[in-house]
Amino acid sequence: MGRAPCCDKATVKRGPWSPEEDAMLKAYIEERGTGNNWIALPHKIGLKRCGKSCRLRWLNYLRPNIKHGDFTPEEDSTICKLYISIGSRWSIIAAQLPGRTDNDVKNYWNTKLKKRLLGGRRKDRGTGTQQHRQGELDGANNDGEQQPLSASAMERIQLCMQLQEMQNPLSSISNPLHLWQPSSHHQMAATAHSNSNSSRSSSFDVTVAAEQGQSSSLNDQHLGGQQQLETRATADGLASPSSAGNSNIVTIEAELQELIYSAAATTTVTQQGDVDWWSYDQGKSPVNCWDFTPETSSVLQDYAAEVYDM
DNA sequence: AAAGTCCCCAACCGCTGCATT
DNA sequence: TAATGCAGCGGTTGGGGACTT
Repeated sequence: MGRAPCCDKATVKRGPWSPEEDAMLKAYIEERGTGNNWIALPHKIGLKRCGKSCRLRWLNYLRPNIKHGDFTPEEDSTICKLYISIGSRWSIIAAQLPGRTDNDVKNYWNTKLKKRLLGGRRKDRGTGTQQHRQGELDGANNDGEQQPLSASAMERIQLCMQLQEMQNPLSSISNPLHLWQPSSHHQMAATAHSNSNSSRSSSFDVTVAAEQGQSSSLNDQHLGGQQQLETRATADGLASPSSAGNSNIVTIEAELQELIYSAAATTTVTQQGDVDWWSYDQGKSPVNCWDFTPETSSVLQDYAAEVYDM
């Protein structure tokens, strides 16, 4: 039996909210709260709206202390760094930006920030068709031996390079990102803890480890150790090495993922709630997500040079 | 001034995880 | 344990304003 729809789509109103509807919803919630039941809320208020729509309207627009308008450079920096670290987990990213909603952050990233940072497009290198080239990049075969690099993973790799370049004072001169300085507030727990051992670090330490930590709390029974790490990394679009590949890109991917796995295996991040999102298990190696070791940096540089015009 | 195109963002859609029964 | 219902999340869409031709 399928799930019953949350509302009757034939009778609920859709589309933009009127000022009157906003006022009714705002007044009711401010006086009585949501009652932890969004589905029932519109009926109580007398709104012909779906409960989900009410919830979205309240959270993204009517809720107190919502910040509208331009994002600050500090907010830009935070979004960028967190996107590299954890990907498109907009609710977590937004939680680090007081007054911003996940929808806001998502829209801002997709429409402005991403274009500003990743504005350059991969060019057709002229050897073969673009489709062929894309197929090579994606590991496009049907034997299941190699997973494609997701758009998110590619973006994050490129952003890593941007930040790495930013960290290098010599190269940052020509980089418009040089105005971004790491913000002490937004370096999360990563910079609050110094590296406690000699494990390698890369942005992906936090990426994979964060995902491992979060999924650990949810799925400890299902997967464990390296198997889980590999599952998470592959699901995120980070390719497993292909035994059949001969191209440089495959070699670089293999090197990159080896770095990712070796670092992730020694690092854990756990999610502990709104105030302290990130804390590290004792005995593990916290890392700064933009603190690359020379070998990591070298591999990333090679990779980016291969894939992008960098 | 009109038509076409681009861009932004509010809102919707569908999925997932959790709580409850 | 399975079924159900809900909140929450990320991806996507489409209306409309801004910009270009």
